[in-house]
Amino acid sequence: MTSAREIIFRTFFESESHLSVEELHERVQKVDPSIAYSTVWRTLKLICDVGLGEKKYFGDGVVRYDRVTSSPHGHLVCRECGSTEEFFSPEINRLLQDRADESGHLPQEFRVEVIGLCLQCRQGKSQEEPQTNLRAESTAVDDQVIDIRRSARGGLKS
Amino acid sequence: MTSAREIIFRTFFESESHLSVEELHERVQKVDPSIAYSTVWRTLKLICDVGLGEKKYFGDGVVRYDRVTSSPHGHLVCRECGSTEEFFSPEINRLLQDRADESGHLPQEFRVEVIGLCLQCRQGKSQEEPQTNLRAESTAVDDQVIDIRRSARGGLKS
DNA sequence: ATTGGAATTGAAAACCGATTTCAATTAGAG
DNA sequence: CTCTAATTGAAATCGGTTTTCAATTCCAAT
Ligand SMILES: [Mn+2]
Ligand SMILES: [Mn+2]
Ligand SMILES: [Zn+2]
Ligand SMILES: [Zn+2]
Repeated sequence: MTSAREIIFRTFFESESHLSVEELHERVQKVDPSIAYSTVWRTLKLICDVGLGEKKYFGDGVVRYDRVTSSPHGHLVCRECGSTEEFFSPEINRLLQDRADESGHLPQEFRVEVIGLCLQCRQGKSQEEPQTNLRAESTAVDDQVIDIRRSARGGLKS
Repeated sequence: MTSAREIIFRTFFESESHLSVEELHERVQKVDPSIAYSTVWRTLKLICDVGLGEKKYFGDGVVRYDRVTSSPHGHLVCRECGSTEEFFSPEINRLLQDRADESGHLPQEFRVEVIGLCLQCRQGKSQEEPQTNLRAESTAVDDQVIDIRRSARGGLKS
């Protein structure tokens, strides 16, 4: 146990969750500016290896680390501002467990994320950003090929 | 509509889902070896932009692409062999929608993954790979710090 | 308190998939 | 057929992640 680890542990467990390596490194440096990014990365790996942390991929290209301080939970993630809200649903956990059992799958981790816009970020962009119909029925493949040809004409915006 | 796109579209929509850019590129090259990786990547982006595909992050560091041919669904992912099994649960979708509403969150995408070991991969490594207790209650932070100090002594194996 | 080997660290380089750049090619409207 | 805009292949770039390695620190045994 070194002083660097002491600081990194404390900072990690006392911060809100879902920090990236860089974000945690920033906070750690406020306590001891000499601590390197790679040490933070390695310590985070250690924390995960011993089962006290878990990598999270929210899809913004950055790995985030969640404390494993509580029962499995889901996240409401905002595409716009990156904020995350945690929620707990034993109901969902039970359904997932049951479904895994059904296939003989041994679950080690649940990932439940709702990606979209938080309440704040919805204000101002209500009309042009219509909600995906998440309960939609399937579409035939051939229709899709036709669709995409039509859509493609609009061009690829970078 | 170019011949490259024609081939990439067909190959994508006729393949099983969850292919990475590289995997799709391999298959596309069997039809026309002159098609470049970057074109496959761009076409996949196009497919997502028009709403017929969706990026997936199963946690192995590679982006995969899922067809949006059906209602939102979850995945049983195997850490060992990388296989994925899809499952549909209107029940879970409804719970997620309700939870999002509760926070004023506008959902655009649901991600529901169960990461673990598939039936095949469980054979042979049953004892040493104990199931995480996914219904566990929370642990106090101070206990964890003690825990990790003890665990850390074992060393970081990498 | 000293010491010697093992573990850890900081800095920098390597890695690697994702994304962009750009000159050449191709599609397709007129 | 001609012209222009869109698309392409190849290569470069980007940015976060992971590894490397010499120097430093830890700590258990003297
Ligand atoms: Mn969380
Ligand atoms: Mn799928
Ligand atoms: Zn937001
Ligand atoms: Zn497997």
